[in-house]
Amino acid sequence: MLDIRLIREKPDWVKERLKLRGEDPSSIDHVLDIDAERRKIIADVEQLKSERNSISKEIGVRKKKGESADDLLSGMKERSERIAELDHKQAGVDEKQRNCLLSIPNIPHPDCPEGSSEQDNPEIHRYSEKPTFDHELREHVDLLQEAGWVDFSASAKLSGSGFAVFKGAGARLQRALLQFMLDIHTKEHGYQEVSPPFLVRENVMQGTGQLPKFREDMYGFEGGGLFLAPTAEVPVTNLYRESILAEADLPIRNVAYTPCFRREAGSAGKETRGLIRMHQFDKVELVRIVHPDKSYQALDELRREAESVLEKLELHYRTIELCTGDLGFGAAKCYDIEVWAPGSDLYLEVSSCSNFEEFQARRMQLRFKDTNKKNRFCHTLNGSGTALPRLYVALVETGQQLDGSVRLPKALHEYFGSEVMRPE
RNA sequence: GGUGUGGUGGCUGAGUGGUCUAAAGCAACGGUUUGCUAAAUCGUCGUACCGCAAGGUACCGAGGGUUCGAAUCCCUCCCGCACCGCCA
Repeated sequence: MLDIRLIREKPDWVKERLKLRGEDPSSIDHVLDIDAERRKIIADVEQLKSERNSISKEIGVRKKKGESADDLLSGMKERSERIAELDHKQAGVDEKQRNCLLSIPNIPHPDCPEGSSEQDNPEIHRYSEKPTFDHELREHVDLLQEAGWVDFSASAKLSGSGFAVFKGAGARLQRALLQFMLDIHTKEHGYQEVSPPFLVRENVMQGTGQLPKFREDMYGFEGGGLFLAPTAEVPVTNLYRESILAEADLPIRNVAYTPCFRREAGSAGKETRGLIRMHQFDKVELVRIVHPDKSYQALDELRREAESVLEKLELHYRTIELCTGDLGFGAAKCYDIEVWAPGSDLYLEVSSCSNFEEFQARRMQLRFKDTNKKNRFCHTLNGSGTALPRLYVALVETGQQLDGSVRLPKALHEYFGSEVMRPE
């Protein structure tokens, strides 16, 4: 959420910056209209309240002395009714303004490359090279089904498309990867592991920016008012919502493994085959809550932490920086890490590392007390470290052998319990 | 799910319709003094919004209601705690 004072003071600059990400600037004019109306109401109602308070006080004083206060009572009822009316009106305008602000995206950081689509995202880093093979390559879907590691028809029977049933060594690899990644981040990168609820309240989804704008992408329960979190970012960042931290509490580093639930409506085709785009998938997520002066340094560290997972697994990847037009709703700056899947002939996004600056913190009222005892909003960041199914695809397609087995990188041998995955 | 009980500032905790502009204590911060691992003393000591400012307004779990006036009375809800029931 943007600061209404910033919009009030520099509306043209805000519109200019939002235009770079393809946002219609009329939303800014709209929120300014609401703001003007709101402030007019506040001025009026507070004047009336001030009068009411002082007259009431005088009535109290006179009654205590046993004097009559009838002259003061006249007109008071009317005044109170008028106050109630304006209070009601203000509540409506407040909500209107908040809803409007909640639907305006974050302002891109000045360093963000300008561009209108993913075509304009520059590559900023690349690790190793595409591996070469002396046999024909297969896509993970065929490979996994034939080996008996994943059963897509069973999952279709249970839940429809976009799900998977992992079996035998296929299930064990998944468990090994989760353990492997959590160990890296807790033991080498200093994160505290947390295991949060997967179902969260509506205001929690608002805090990190999924709601109100992306409701149709979420699974939710009308009755209970709870939503299935689409990423651990939601519960883990919101752990600190509505609090004022001490500056000494910063930075906070949390890592969580959770399943993630997304509707992913209307997508199909090569880029969604098999495990690539699912309604339910596992992910290890890194969340940082930091001092505003340190958030860009933290973003670089976070990106390197995510990249290190792929390097330990000996996988080729590239990292791109998102241009203004491709930036996520709440991000001020964002890097995507894409791992190479040779069988599918695709780079797959396995991590998106973002700095939200104050955007989420303002929505969830997450502040810290700085050295001058002033309450300031924290900066929040997150990135996957990493998403499981696509990593799984890259691993299996990279390690595939002619006989249908998969050779695993050294780092996984101990976690998986052997060097090679053999068909069931 | 049932019954009971409670929800007040960073913390403890008073406050039952009218200067509550929320007592007091603790903690914290600043000054003074004596001096040495501290004590005494004075002062400061919540958040947000509106306003150029002076200042004003709101907030005692949340939302409604009664009243000229609500931390205080009424209603609904949420949460904590204790016990009971059910259950992996």
